[in-house]
Amino acid sequence: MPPRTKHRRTSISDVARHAGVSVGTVSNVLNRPDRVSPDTRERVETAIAELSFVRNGSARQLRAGRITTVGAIVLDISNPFFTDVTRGIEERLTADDYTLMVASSDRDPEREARYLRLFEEHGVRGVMVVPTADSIDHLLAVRRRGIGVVLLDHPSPVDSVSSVAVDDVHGGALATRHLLDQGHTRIAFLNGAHSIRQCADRLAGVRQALAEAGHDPAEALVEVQVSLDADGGEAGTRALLDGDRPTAVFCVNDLVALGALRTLRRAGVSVPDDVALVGYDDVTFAAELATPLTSVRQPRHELGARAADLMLRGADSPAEHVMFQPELVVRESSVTTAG
Amino acid sequence: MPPRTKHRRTSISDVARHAGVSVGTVSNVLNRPDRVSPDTRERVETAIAELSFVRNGSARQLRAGRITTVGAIVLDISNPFFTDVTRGIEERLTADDYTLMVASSDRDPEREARYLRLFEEHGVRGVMVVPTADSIDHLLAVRRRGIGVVLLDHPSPVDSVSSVAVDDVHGGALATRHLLDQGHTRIAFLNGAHSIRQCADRLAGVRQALAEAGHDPAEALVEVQVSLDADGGEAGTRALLDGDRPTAVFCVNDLVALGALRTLRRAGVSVPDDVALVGYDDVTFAAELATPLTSVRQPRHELGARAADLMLRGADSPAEHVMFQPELVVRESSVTTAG
DNA sequence: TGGCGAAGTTGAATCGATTCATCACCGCGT
DNA sequence: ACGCGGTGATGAATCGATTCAACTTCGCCA
Repeated sequence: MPPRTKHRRTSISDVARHAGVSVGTVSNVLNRPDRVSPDTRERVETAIAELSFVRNGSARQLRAGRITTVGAIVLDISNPFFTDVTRGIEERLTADDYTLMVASSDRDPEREARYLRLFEEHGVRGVMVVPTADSIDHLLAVRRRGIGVVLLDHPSPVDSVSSVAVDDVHGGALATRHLLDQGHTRIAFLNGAHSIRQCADRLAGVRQALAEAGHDPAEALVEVQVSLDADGGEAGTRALLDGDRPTAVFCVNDLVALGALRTLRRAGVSVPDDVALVGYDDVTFAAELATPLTSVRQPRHELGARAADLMLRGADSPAEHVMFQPELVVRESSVTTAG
Repeated sequence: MPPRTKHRRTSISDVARHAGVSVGTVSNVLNRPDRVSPDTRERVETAIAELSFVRNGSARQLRAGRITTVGAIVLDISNPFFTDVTRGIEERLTADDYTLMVASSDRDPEREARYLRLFEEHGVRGVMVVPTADSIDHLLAVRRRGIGVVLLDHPSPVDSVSSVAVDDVHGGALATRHLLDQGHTRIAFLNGAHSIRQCADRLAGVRQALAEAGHDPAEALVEVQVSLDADGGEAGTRALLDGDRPTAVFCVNDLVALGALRTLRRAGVSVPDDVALVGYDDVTFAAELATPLTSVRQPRHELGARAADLMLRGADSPAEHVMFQPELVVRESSVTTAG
């Protein structure tokens, strides 16, 4: 065993020499086995095995151009919502023998750009991106260079780029209407930065529902900006408890709601009797929390699958814009028990 | 805008022509800007911008050999345990300007092999793998071809391969001892396939703790094989409820415990009064479940970070074997309240 | 004035797999 | 005996960035 030696990777011509054939033949064995006579093929195959040869993907791709890899850039890979979306993408992709590279932008446009460039340099067929910023100019540029682009969880601002999204305005409105129906008139919204489209849209939905019901958002709504994880939910909730306490809290996602629930319990505030709580995404554990969580459910898996589908369609077919509708799942956390 | 035309990617020589310099100079601007005079550099840079040139990574890598990408293959990317491990890896890696490609084997050796080949073809510097099977011969073969290998969440069977793991035997024993301390004498273990090392080891720990306490595993232990997600936990628990019901259930991970908890509640079985429940991994939501879950905590983040660290050390430094110790976090689900 | 070194620039060779025009060979029909 | 079609095999050209030996300029000092 030569453990440390810097040996050159064995190449196709090493195999050719070992098998006593030409490089062209080896390549044929690799790519079009039927065009090679059975015994030549076997000779080559044993040579490959003996030298434990592995194709150099870079050279392969440099010459052949084509490639069956696509990239996806999501906002936060540790959010179960995106994990499930990713699953959906992957399943659709493997059906066509494509492979997926996933990256998490962590909502940082710079990271998004960095991964975008990495993917492009590696010659991916296309990318599915949850954009971090309003502008998608950089994505249009990518597309102009011949790479497929599908917007993920984001409606397309331009006709020519396909997109798959869920109606977040509607989702925000659904949650708010539900809380209004329960008699709440002062609602807190633990939201993320408005530069994040999902956050801005859900807020718009909240406002819309309030207006419809004849409430003045300036009075009925307390918005608190938090980071989009459980810690953010904790911090935001602590801030609420200090001030003029609202009777209902709507969280922009279930991780935030998890943090909110934790903090409320510790503070001895009963959910839903003292404060009603609604989350967003309906992640796996939402139904099993200390107080089962009312949440807005999105078709995560389908979202990903559909995006992958549009990606694979190729640049020749016209762009499509898919918009899914979310649905409200009511559980204990928002419904005051008899009394 | 030429949307559909199959234009050749602009190459470094296009840039050279446009800027009126040689390809070598363009390459220098890209890789060693200090060796180029300021005004030449600027000419080239504007040419790059004007043509919106993006380096062809395949060609680059083919020639240069070096690359700053490493791969990771985990068992199940939708398990929060592995998401956090991945985070740890990524953070350590970006510190050194490396990038990560993650893949999920879904516990299928064939998928593992497929991604391994993909990574190798793409010329990664190394791979971090949670092996799906006992044998790591295929990984040794990869390493013999000059690619770094670090075993992730798996102690190395051979000295020459670095590994980072958590003591699962100890973890299983911790949970079991705790349940024995609580007075339970018939314990169910919702476990996965024994071919999965983590499952086998945790079972070994359970057995060891039982034996230490003078119990006969054949009597004190009921093992049920389930799939390693919430659905598995549901199915396994239903099976338990039908038969001779044990007084304690230990789940091989928190997702399984989630399913178990859900099923117990639906069946009107009180946790912890009728049945004590212990999970494994101590995921984010464990503390916030209907009944806060006792669980075995693993240093997920550090696990990943340390693995990445060993990976970056390079093949020249000697292999290392890191073994972390898990700790038990006791919550309501396993401690009978006064009475 | 001539020589020397430093700084910049050049362009051909190179990495390894694929492609394709070309060739060798064989069998068969006339 | 000759030609023809078909099957396999060949190997040079190619993809695009990097590398490096060679060359040009230019400043400076003896």
